[in-house]
Amino acid sequence: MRPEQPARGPRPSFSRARLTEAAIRIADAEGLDALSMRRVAAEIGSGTMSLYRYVSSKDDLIDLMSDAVAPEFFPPSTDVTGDWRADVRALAVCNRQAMLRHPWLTKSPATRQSAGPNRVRLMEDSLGLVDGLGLSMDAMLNVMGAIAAYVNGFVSAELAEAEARRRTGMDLMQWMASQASFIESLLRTGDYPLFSRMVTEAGRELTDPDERFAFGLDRLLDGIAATLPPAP
Amino acid sequence: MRPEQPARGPRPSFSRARLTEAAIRIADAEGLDALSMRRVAAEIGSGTMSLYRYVSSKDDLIDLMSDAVAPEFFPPSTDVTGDWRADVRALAVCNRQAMLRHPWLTKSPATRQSAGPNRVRLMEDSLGLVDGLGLSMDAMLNVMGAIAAYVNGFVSAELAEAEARRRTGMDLMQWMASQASFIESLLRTGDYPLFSRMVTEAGRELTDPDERFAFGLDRLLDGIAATLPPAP
DNA sequence: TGAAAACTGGGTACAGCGTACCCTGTTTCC
DNA sequence: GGAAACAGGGTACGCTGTACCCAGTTTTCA
Repeated sequence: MRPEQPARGPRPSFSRARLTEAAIRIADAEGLDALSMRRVAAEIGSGTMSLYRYVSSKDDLIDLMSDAVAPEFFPPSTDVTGDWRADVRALAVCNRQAMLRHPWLTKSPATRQSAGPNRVRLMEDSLGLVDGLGLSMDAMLNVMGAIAAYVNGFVSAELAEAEARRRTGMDLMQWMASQASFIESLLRTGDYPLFSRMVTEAGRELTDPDERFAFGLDRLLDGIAATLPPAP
Repeated sequence: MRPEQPARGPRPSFSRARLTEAAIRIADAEGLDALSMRRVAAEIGSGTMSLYRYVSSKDDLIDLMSDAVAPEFFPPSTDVTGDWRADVRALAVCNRQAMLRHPWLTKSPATRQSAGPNRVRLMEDSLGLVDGLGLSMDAMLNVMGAIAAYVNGFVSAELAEAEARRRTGMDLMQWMASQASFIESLLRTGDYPLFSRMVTEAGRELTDPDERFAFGLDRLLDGIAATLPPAP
């Protein structure tokens, strides 16, 4: 499976890229659980084991998938203004949207971060947004790492809720209603005043995921901005 | 599998709690991939299918596991001072440590958040840390949600790196050295100045995970504190 | 005091998974 | 033309979750 272009022998019928594309299509539409080698083979019309001429393992395939979608994580150049805060914010928003488009990314087996060239490019461009602010490289990595951690954590929770909704066919409120007797028995004990308030009061404001995402992101940016060395 | 105490028939040989405990032990030590129903059955010395008298599915078991470790997520009462900022910070630190103790939590299949009684208790107590600050319930949920997102995202990245290190047997620097020829070919293009700086400069300061965690956490707390209504 | 009901543990079996291994056919080089 | 290097793909193995069934045990009721 090794070389991209074999020196001898028949021309390969497929390509790593085509295989990766098919795998992404399946994972996007049906989730990572539905992604199997047999399924990918069926999708591109090859034998199952033939895939191993192109990738060395399923994990390798997932690495390729991750790298393939990496370009979606950087906002279009028209959105990059040169103002670090606006740009980092746009990056975070763009990252969230890309992760929502490819929910399997949050559950993909942990591999080394900067696996492929696209990810290196993404890291380069992302770091570029906070370059020239008088930060050391470690400080820059800390800033971008904190942003990435928040975005990742938020989207993971968002996707977990979406998946639960899909699986049970109920949204949070419907699910709570179905658990009413259990919840009410808790409330009657009087030991859960805040949980009780949550059940009755939550959802009056800021229920839009976009706004909830923005809240934490802007607080984090506020905090980062306050520690930045003064602009020259 | 339904009732905890059967009305008729023989006394159950095990208990849901014992089963859950065994499963947690396996998952802590060998990861979620090593957790199979057959493995759990072998651990407690029962037949595989007997487990289904106690849990309705493997996902159900994982739900029980999550709920069982929930108490570890709240700091001991001696650490709760009444100062919201110190307390939320202690909660975040405690959450991180608990997640590091149980790495499978970050990959456990997405189920409804507040599944069991321990998780409800945790939510109640966590919300209690930001009660009385003049925040609406939705604002409180936003604050705690942002903190949880950051902690979750940070620990996920931390565990992913740890797992990659364990799998390849190399830490980040060793791995980079092994990829040296690829990396150097990138650097020679001159298109990756910041990535290049990262390779040469990173790690001079703040490489301690605890400090990196604290950096983002404190920035987030800074930002949140700034939006809080003035204390009475 | 049986008989029936409700439960227990556990074995068998099935569909699906990743992938090691092997065979056959095609292309290219010497 | 022979050999080497490759292509595609079939078979098979050990693993997974779990549906289903059966035999044994305890309790309840006539």
